[in-house]
Amino acid sequence: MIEFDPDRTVWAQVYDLLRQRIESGVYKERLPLPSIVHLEQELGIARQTVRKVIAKLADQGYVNAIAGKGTFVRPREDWNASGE
Amino acid sequence: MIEFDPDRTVWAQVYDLLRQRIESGVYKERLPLPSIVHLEQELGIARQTVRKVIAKLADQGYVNAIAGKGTFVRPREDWNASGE
DNA sequence: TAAGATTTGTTCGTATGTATA
DNA sequence: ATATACATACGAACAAATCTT
Repeated sequence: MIEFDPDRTVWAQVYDLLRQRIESGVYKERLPLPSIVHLEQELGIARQTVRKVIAKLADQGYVNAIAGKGTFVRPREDWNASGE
Repeated sequence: MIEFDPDRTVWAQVYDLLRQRIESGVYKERLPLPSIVHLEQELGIARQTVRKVIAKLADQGYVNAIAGKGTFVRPREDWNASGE
């Protein structure tokens, strides 16, 4: 389980965590992230909060969610690291 | 169709219903339950809710789900009726 | 061998209600 | 009132195992 900073929102902290895992290669390009259910349990947070994070990661070009299949890490050139 | 008590969760009520059917012999030992799709339609509830109930029944030793075959009622001595 | 149907298993998507700050 | 967060529940698509034709 993870300890969250009570002074920041959970979703912002999870966003940073998952972005780091992508950028550092823990989650590899073109492969799926752990499922939403898995992340819920690993992080001890609600489904909607996980989805909020994934929506933002998708918006930033990090991942691509496909219904019924999974959420895949997009190739590095699609990432939009800075606020660009 | 079944009328659910709005003050209890659907899955808890369906769990009680199916457990009763098993314990009373409506669903017989070593034989398969109606399929998930059948239960969805009979009870008018979502697939995931049925699956949540079956997962709990399996956890309590009442049934054994086998992919591609069905969900079978386990012999009585395997049941874990009380909180034991 | 191949194709199709049935069944359980897994996944993302959406909506509602509740509680809290 | 708004944003955050959790729990429940429904919807839809995809996949794999099993069985039959």
